[in-house]
Amino acid sequence: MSQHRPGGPNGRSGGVPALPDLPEATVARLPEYLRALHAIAEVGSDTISSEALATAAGVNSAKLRKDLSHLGSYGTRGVGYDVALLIDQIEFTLGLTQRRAVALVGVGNLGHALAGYAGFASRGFRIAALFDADPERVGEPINGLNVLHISELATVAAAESIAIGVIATPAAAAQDVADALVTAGVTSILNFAPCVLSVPEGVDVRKVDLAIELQILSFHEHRKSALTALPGGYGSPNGLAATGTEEAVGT
Amino acid sequence: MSQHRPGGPNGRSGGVPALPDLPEATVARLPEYLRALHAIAEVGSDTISSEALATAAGVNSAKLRKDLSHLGSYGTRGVGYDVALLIDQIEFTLGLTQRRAVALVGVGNLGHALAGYAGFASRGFRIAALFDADPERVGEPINGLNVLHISELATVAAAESIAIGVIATPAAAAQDVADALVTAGVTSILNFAPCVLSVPEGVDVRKVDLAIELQILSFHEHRKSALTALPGGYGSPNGLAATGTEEAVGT
DNA sequence: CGCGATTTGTGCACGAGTTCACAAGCGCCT
DNA sequence: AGGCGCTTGTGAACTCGTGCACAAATCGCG
Repeated sequence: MSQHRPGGPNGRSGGVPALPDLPEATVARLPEYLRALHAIAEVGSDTISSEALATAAGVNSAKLRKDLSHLGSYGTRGVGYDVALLIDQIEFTLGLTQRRAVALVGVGNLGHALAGYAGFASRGFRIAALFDADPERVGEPINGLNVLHISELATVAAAESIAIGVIATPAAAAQDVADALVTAGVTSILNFAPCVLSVPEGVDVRKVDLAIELQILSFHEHRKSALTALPGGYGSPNGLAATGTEEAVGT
Repeated sequence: MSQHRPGGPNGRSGGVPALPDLPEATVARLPEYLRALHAIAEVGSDTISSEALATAAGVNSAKLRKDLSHLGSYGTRGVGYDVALLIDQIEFTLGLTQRRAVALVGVGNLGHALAGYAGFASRGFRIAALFDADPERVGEPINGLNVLHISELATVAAAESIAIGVIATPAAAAQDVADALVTAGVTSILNFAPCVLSVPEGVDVRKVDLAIELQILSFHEHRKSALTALPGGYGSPNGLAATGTEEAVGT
């Protein structure tokens, strides 16, 4: 998706830690592997096979091995992967060796929940500041943090060196907030508002739309009932649901 | 991802409404198009070009046209798409002509917010029941609905004909809840718990992991700072950030 | 010390998804 | 009526991701 080999097929020469140019699909799965590894480490295993880790992460083992091979060779043939080493390696790759500060904008229904979500803290993030445009909400303490007015965003972001912002405002306000975040130096945005954001090049945006997820499920429901509800109906002649392999939709 | 052509390249014969066997990637984008269309309809336009709709939905126009072409030919060359017609068509495809009942399990931090999320209601869903395992919480009214104990899941799900379940419990409880949902007849699950669910064939699962989204952003942050912070550093020899094309991560 | 059991890392083929580029179709204007 | 400009729908090339299957590597044991 961005930075590129200048000339050759892989333009490194000195190559020390050597940013390995991971496929985006792999990057999206690394956090899942990391979570599975932490769970395994807690149980106490020192090493784990690709097969076992793959099951724990909900993928097949070939994919997992290929993903991990992009990070380098951290497994031992005949044995498996060293759990602790692999955790370190993935955390380094994801940039989780430092605890990253996050700004959360919009302390409404959803924002309130996000501010209290323990999963952020336990997985490498620190919610460093809460913002809202509503003066009524400014000053309100949430989870040990006072809500600030959005006008303070730039100053606070600089002081706390915040590079990641989360938008949990209504859709109508989201673009303005995004602009403010970018101005404040934020270069990664997680957007929960149901709308498309336009940001300058160099800023990454990921979108999570809760209703969309349900709508996708709805599609599959619709499809299922069309297939089963009509006994000798149209569609596929045989009543067998005929999957054979895995079910479950990918993320 | 599942049901399949028995023999021929496209095993229809009678083909009445003719389930068109959409690519999964297309399905995932349809809700976004739908949202954009509703916004456009509100402004008052009767028709819209693929170019304009694509911009509103954050994709390029070729992709949008190909996606829509899978539903059938609902555009007029030289003019564009009829907004109202297209809305109907996408809503039908997604199975949103009926308002779908959803069960929400886990009324903690996040579940509470989801129960009050207006976006569900406005986009075709009705939260029909709230469940929790904690007796303390049972009876608590949230948004006009009383929290029920999870043991009542089966009865209520049947009575309300609930086919979609949302899991917003801690990870430790999620698998048990999923099993209970499946037993209660639920065939689509939206999982907010950070863990892999195993479900029988025929049940769809989609996962939303808030921390994972941040971790993916963290990766890109890490990459960015490695490229810019080190002037003539290690890694790639030339300091040029060299993007050139689009930025912004896909969902 | 060598052999077999085990598991990683990867070359290759395949399939899904994306993008380009253009022919076909439609409305409008003259 | 005819031509022109605009926009859709789609064939074809291409990129990206996946999965199989196997060679290479390591450990343990006789």
